[in-house]
Amino acid sequence: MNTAPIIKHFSNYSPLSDSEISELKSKLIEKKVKRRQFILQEGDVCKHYTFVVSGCFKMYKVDDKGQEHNLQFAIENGWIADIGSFHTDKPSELYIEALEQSIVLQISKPDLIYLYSHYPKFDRNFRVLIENAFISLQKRVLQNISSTAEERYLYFLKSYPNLFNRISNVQIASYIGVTPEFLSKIRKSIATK
Amino acid sequence: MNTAPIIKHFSNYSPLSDSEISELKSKLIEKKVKRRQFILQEGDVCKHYTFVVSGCFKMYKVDDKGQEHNLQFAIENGWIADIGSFHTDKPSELYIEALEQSIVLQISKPDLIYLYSHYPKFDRNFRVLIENAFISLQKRVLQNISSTAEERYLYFLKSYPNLFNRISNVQIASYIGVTPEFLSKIRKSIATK
DNA sequence: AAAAAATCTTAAGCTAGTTTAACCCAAATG
DNA sequence: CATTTGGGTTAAACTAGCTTAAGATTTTTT
Repeated sequence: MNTAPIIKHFSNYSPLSDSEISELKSKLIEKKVKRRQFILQEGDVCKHYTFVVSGCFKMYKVDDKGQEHNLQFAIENGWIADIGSFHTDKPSELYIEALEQSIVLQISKPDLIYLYSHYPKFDRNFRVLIENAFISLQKRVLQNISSTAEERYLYFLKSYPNLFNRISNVQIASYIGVTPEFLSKIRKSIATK
Repeated sequence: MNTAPIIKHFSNYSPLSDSEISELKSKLIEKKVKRRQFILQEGDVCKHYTFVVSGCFKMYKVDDKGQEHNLQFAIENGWIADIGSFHTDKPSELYIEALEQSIVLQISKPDLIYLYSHYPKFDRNFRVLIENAFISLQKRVLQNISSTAEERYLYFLKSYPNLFNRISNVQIASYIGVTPEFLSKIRKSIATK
C-alpha cells in the first residue's frame, strides 16, 4: 500500500509523528478504481473520506431531467467525499465516479473519529482541510452570482491548471453551469480575441 | 453581557461544562451595532468570529461595477465571519453590515485557538459548525448551476422562513443572483399561479 | 479491425434574465 | 412637517445562454 503521498500531504499542514503515522496507516484502505466506476451512488450513505493517490474523480448530481451537474473534481493529493451524507448518515444525492483509472486511500467514519479523539493533530488537520474547502466553495458561490459564463470559464482554467487539459470540455461545462454548446462558443470567442 | 444564547447554542451541539462556560465567557466581547454599521470592510482582515445575539447582518462583495452580491445573512443564534480572511490573515474582499440594530458576541482568533487547544469540545463544536456551513454552501452551489431563478427564490423562502419577511426583496435578489426587477417578475408570476 | 459511443463544433430559433427608465408608496431623516 | 431616500413594480428593448439538430473526429469497446 502506497501511503507516502498521504503522509506527505498531511506534513504540508502539520507534520505527523511516528505513532500518528502508524495509526493512520492502520486505518487506511487502499482501492483500485476503474474508469467509470463509482465510489458513491445516489441513495447510498457516504461511508468514507477518499484521498486520491493517482487518477481523477468527479462528484455530481443528476437532476430531474437526467442531466449531470459537477460539484467537484479531485486529482492526485486531493480529497473527495459527500461530507453532508458522511456526517449525517443520510443517503447521498450525489455520485462520485472515476474519470480515469485511479488508486485511492479511504478512511471510514469510526476510524476517523478514533483518530480525532486520540490524536488532536488529525482534528486540527481535518479542520484546516474543511476550512480550505469552505473558502474555495465560497469563492465559487460569489462567482456564480456575480460573473458571466466566460469569466467563470477563465477562472476555472486559472484555478485548475493541472486539470483542464485532462478532462473533457463537457465536464468543464457541467462544472461552470453552461451547456457544452455554449462553452464551445465561449472558447471560440476567446480564441479570436 | 447576555451570554445565555451562545451557551444554549453550543448545548445544541455538545453541552459545555461549567469550566468551559466560564472560559468561553471570559473570551467573549459584546458589541452593539447600529443599522448600516459595518463589522468588516473590504481591505480589512477579519479578526473575529461573530455570534448574533439579536439583529440581522449581510455579508457581501462589491464587484467592479459597484454592485453588491450577498453571500450570506445571519440572524439570532447565527454566526458570521469571512472565514477565509480570518484563517489566512489576508485582507478581506467582503463587507459585513448590520441590516438592523444588533447585539453580537465576538471572539478573536488567539482566543479561539486558546479554547481549541485547551478544550477539545470547542474544537469539535467549531468543526461541526463549519461542516454544517459547508454542507449548506454546497447545496447552494448545486442550485446555482442547475436551477432557474424561480426555483432558487422558492428554495430561499423554504430555507429561511424567518428571514424573508424581515429583509427587503432587493437583498433577496442579490442573494439568489438576479436583478430586483426580475425578482419582481418572478413574484408576480408565482402569485398568479 | 469494426462498431459503438463520446467529443467538439456550427448554426438557427427560442427563452430567461438584464438594462434603462419611469412611477408610486412607505419609511427614515432634517 | 417637509423632504429625501429606499423599496417595489411595470414595460420595452436588448443580450446571454439554451435547445435542437446535424456533421466531423476521436476515443472506447467489442
